[in-house]
Parts: sequence; structure tokens; C-alpha cells
Amino acid sequence: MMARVLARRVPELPEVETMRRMWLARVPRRDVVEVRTGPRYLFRGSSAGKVRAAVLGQAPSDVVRHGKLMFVRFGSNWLLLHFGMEGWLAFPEDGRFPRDTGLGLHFRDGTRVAYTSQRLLGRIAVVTDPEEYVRDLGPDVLGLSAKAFVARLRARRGPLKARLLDQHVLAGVGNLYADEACFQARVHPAAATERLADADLRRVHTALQRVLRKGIAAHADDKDYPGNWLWHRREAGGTCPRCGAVLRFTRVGGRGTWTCPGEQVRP
DNA sequence: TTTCATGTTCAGCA
DNA sequence: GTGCTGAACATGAA
Repeated sequence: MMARVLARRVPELPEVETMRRMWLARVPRRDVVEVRTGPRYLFRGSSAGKVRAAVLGQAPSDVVRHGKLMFVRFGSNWLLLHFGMEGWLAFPEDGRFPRDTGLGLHFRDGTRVAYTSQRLLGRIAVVTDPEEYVRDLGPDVLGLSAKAFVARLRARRGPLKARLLDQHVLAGVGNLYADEACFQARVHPAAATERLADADLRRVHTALQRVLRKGIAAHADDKDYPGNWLWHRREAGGTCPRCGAVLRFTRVGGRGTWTCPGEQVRP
């Protein structure tokens, strides 16, 4: 049976960082001796043939992450992995790649790693320069200073959460961690950035760094996330872990959004 | 059977 | 130019 270390969830920054660390811990720096490629759609913008040519006979070295994107260096090329809504890394130990393998790599020492995806909403490609590839994106939000964070958000108007989720403003934030950070900062996600005080944005920054770091520390396993997070209450009838009020479901920027009606007041 | 989903991109509009 | 909405992508769950 194939080992899947983590439960599947939509990969946001902590999930991708966890997969990066799993790769570093489990994938050897040995040559790739076999490549399996899945549906052509996953390679849109590149091609399965290009990816195969770039990795076959090469050994992986550096593994870096920018936002939700992961890059693995193979010689002079980099393998780009974007996980979409449910892409994930698996380390099959029975010698067989999973059915939903989009890219399977078999290394000389016998190790196998598979990028798996059923819905095909992610992407696999080969790029020559990750820094150039991410140039149009915002800075990776992990470790970003409060000053830079506030400045990036101030550069755009509109609902706070819509800007947090815009990968061209900040790279790495997804729907769940965005809601969590707004909740912990007691800021309403639908509040327009231009109407929020710097202090509000700084609280969001602090909360966001905290939840992302906690996510990474817990290996993105949400069973280990603190019980006082909004995270566990995202369902009809769910209550605020602080005040007990029934949570409210709305849409902000088209995304399902949970807030505490008592503590997150829209300015 | 129908609706919805945590990501991203794009067309069309205000 | 900016921001918003809805559709599209493909599949499974409710």
C-alpha cells in the first residue's frame, strides 16, 4: 500500500512548504532512471516530453518554494510543481505509482516520488529560472516584514481578503489561512483595505505569520492546529471559539468566507 | 440529480 | 487602468 503521509487538503503555503521538506527528507540526490507522465493537460504551457528530457538521467539538487509554487533543480533546469486544488506528493513504497500520478520519478536507489492529481487543476513544467518565473507574483508572504506587507496591501483597493488571496500582491495565502488570519486579528475580511488603519493591517500580518508558521510546524496536519482556531468551525452552525456566537458565512471576492459576527465588524 | 469545493486564469463589464 | 463577476478547468462529495 502506498504511504500518504499527510491527509489531502488544498495546498496553500504551509502545505507546499511541508511537501518541500518531505522531498528534501525522502528524495535522494540520485539519478532519475524512469519517468512516468500522466495526463497531457497537467503539462499545459510546457510538455511531458520536455519535463521527461529535463529530469531523466539527472539528479535533483535544490528545492525551493515561492508562495504555493515548488521548484526542484535538475542540472540547469528546474521542475515546476503547482499543486492546484488537490495536487499532492506521494512516496509509493510498493514499487507502483498511484493511479492519479501526473509525474512519477524513479531514482537509481529505488526511491519513487509521485506528483498526484485527480482534478488536473495544478501544473507541471520545466523552467530555466525560478526567479524570473515568479517575477510577476508578489513576494513570498512567509517572513515578509510588516512594513512590506502593509505597503503591498495599501497599493490596492478593495476587500482585504480579495487582496490577500491575490498571488500578484502576496504569494502563498489561500482561502483558509486568509480567514484564519482575519479572525485572529479581529478584522473583517470584507473591509476595504483603504478603510483599514495600519494597526489593523499589522495585526493581520502578525496573525498570518503565526498561522502559517504553526501550519508548517504541525506539518500541515490540521488535527494538530490549536483548538481555538476558526479553522475547525467552518461549517453551518459552527460557533466562535472565543465568544460562542454562531459564525456567519458570506462570500468575499467570490470565495466562501467564515467570520464571527461579534468580533469581526466591518468598518 | 444537482450543487458546491480550499486555486488560477480570462473574458466581459462598470 | 482598476476591480468585480462569472465561467472554465475536472472530479468527488454532499
